[in-house]
Amino acid sequence: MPELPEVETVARTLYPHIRDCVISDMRVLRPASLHELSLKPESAIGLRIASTRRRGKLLVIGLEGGAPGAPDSLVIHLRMTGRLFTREANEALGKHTRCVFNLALPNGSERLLFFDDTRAFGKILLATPTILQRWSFWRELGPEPLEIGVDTFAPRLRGARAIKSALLDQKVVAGIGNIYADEALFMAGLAPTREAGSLSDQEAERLLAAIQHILKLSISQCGSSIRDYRDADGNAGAFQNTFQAYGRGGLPCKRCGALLSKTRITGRATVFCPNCQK
DNA sequence: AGCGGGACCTGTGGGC
DNA sequence: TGCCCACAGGTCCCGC
Repeated sequence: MPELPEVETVARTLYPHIRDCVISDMRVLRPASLHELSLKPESAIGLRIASTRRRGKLLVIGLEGGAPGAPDSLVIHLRMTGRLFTREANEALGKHTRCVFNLALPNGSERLLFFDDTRAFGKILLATPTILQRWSFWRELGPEPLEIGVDTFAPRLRGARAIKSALLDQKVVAGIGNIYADEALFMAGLAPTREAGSLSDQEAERLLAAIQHILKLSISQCGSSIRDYRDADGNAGAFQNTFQAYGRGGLPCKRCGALLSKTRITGRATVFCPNCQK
């Protein structure tokens, strides 16, 4: 489900609901949803939620007020179907609720923060900086695509693998998934099968510009909702209405009218225009 | 090195 | 209506 724009939207919409709340309880209903490197749920009790941010596809909730050794972040990977939202204190747990936090608001009232995840691929991690450094996925995460220039981007595109595979590799750049890889390659006019290392400087520049344009545009529309994704207020995104390539295999290209091709690259459904993308 | 395939899970939609 | 199959926004692991 959520790629960079969706996680960014969750971070933004969740913050007003949980800011300055103190965690009074944390229940993990599905043990496998807790990351293997995570500190125990009890270690979160008494900590205050100070911030929400995004790193790649990870949501990072900043925690303050702990003793030395206590977690200072709650890192959540929503994977395909994870959702975060708050509810009244008496709300019943859902069929797919994997973790729930009791939050004490600054005004003394109580609220629940739910982590629901139908497919249960998502993970939650109570971490210290030391723990994060031990997590290879975090340690090796590539740069933020909205914060780099072509001088950083171009050298990271190496080798004979398909450019689409490179974009999906979170070590190359963090936050791009199947939707935005297809959309950016379409906008840049580059075939997804092109060897990553074969792009000219000009093509790499075009691709980065397309990535940044598409990601910003999607963020401005609160992300894409195919099926499951909702922001913290329960709202769907709107960017799916703007798709040029993703999910449009066999339909006419919006630029040239040729029928879009559908194939698989690295196991992922891939749609592109054989006429516009070279 | 990188690819294909399978695993991890549950649900949905299409075809018959 | 019901069954079976394919497929889904992500990552990881294995064998080649």
